[in-house]
Amino acid sequence: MSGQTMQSSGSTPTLDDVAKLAGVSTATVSRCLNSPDRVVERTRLRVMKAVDALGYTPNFGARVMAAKRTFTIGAIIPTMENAIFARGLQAFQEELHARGYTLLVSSSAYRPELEEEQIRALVSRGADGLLLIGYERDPAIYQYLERQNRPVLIAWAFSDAYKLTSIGFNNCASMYELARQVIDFGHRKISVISGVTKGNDRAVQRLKGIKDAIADSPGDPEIISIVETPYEVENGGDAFESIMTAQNRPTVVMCGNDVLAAGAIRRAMELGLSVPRDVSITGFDDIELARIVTPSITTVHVPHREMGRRAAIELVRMVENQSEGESSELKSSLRLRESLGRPDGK
Amino acid sequence: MSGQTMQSSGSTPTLDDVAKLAGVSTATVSRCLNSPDRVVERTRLRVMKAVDALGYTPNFGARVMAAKRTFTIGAIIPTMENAIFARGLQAFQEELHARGYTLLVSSSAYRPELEEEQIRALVSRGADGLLLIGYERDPAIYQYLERQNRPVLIAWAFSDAYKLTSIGFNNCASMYELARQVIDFGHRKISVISGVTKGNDRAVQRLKGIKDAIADSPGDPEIISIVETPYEVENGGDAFESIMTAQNRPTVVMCGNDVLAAGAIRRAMELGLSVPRDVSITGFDDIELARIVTPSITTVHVPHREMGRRAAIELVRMVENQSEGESSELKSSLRLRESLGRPDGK
DNA sequence: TGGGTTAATGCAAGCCCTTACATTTTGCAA
DNA sequence: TTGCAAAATGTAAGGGCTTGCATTAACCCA
Repeated sequence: MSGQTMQSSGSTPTLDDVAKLAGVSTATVSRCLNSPDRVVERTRLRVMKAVDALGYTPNFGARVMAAKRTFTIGAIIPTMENAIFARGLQAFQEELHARGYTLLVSSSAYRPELEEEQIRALVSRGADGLLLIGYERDPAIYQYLERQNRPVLIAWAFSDAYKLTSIGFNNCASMYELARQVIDFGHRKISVISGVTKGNDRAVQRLKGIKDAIADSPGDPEIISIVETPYEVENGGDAFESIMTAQNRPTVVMCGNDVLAAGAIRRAMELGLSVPRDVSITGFDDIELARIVTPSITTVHVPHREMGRRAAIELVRMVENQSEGESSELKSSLRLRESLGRPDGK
Repeated sequence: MSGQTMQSSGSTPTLDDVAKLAGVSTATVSRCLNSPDRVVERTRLRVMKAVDALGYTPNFGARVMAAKRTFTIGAIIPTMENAIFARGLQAFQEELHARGYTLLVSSSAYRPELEEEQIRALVSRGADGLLLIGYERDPAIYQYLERQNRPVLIAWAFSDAYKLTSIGFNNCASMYELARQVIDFGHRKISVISGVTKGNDRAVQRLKGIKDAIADSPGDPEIISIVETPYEVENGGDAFESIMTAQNRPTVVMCGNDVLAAGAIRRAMELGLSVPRDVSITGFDDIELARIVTPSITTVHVPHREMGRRAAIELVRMVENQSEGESSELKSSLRLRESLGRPDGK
């Protein structure tokens, strides 16, 4: 038996089988599949017929090995359990799919060390590029990715303070705008339920936005309390309760996101407090939930789908060396709904 | 230059580099990594030191090709945009991770033809096994998977009518139980907002559960209307409105899931209807939303996490040929909350 | 019709692991 | 010590695809 490849029978067809059936070389078959314009129409048709006849599907491992690319993009999000990232990620996925890439998602549960582990796992699985949420993480990780030559795109945040490529919005400025609105409504005593700020630049920026707005506003508004807690409905409720049972009550509770706000609203009802008559509540993100709960939540709308789409487009460009990485900032906007009113009744 | 492999310099290290540095063969290095017990301790230590020194990571493509396995499990869920599958999938992922597998997720948007495409994509990407939601799909797909020798596990449903391996719950029986409860509360005029039943056995079964319960109950309860609509909040609201503006009004609206129920509740408020005083509303799934909205939703609790975990365990066993596929049925349970009351006031 | 250019196709060298089988080393009983 | 079985390690053969380069076919203009 010489070095010839045998006609494989019974098992899954290979490029070779297709080539033989179509009467061309394997190179041509490969080209038909990957760069059809480098092959003459008549040949392509013949090859495709053979592909169909055999039900041929390229072997992923072999392709990865030969092409030195996996056509896989990894994404690590803090959580899959609530809807914060769902919409954006869905758009990200759709756009990747359209470009022939597959998305690999894992979640870090907002824990930096877990995120690091996931990053390494995705890299060793051959992710051609990575989508990460927010900037703040151990510089060693960025170095590692640099050395491994894996492009990274940051989403859900945008800041000039980092030289990383990112597609997102300015958390600080967005929250600033909302806080100005709140103050304009007449609120002077403000409490804040923030997400955990440690290792989370977005939470930090949102908090900063509120503080900046207060510093910039006339009428001496003040923050009378800040509670920091993980982004979970129940925590939002607990924080709200502790704030409202304290001596000095605020007229508005600004929450770090809609999930916390929803928890606060629910708890308000259970405590017999009317929102916004007795106290106003605001959120951030504008997830679907914000429109469902009663009262609906005044919040900052983030263009999730747009962000996901653009992130996919740019990351693929980076992976394919068509771009060095071009950041872009998206605009958020306010959504005034029922949960924000004027202090002291209407 | 002979057939020798050159010391690769500058680029990512390979097995060969590690082998050379440790003074062993590539086979030994491979064994250290994959079956450490087949190697003597002293060697293993030496090899691991070399691995660390070089920062070696196995090349995924090559490994896949040589091992003929990808250690990847694919899952196709109808939607990522709401929380219905999030919790279960998260648990599924965690459990897979613990077993050295990676999860590849895509969503079909409840469209069978898209699901089929996704299945093929996952298979060609080398998914060792697949998790699918519900039973109903073109038999050709099952044949295809059979031929490709990829184990499949069905989740979120359980029925004796199919011989497929599944880990889930009986949608019909679960909804039956809820409907009995509703009837016990005194309701006789029932409307239903069902998910789209075409190609969705779970929606079919839930609807059947209600019908069966009505047939089995004394007091002549009846279904006065059924609206079928995709599982989206807005649709739930629209359906609810059409039901409540009709001549013959129900005293309870049973929804196919919590998302529809939440939409119905929100719309009720907008229409000035009090729930449950004017009309009761029920859901299904017990997603987080069910406890957040006001009034909170009476629903069927599904053990999502448990289902995800068990599915991962069993599917891995199937992939590794330790099991032919063993189904198991999980029990759901009722969650009586505020949205269900007695007809005519209290 | 011939010569030159370009487009289309073929050839064959990797890509980097895993694993069956061959070989060497080790451990232990006699 | 010797001999033998078992354990440890080495050898080398793929595995299926992509792609640089070589070759052949097609085309065009003079």
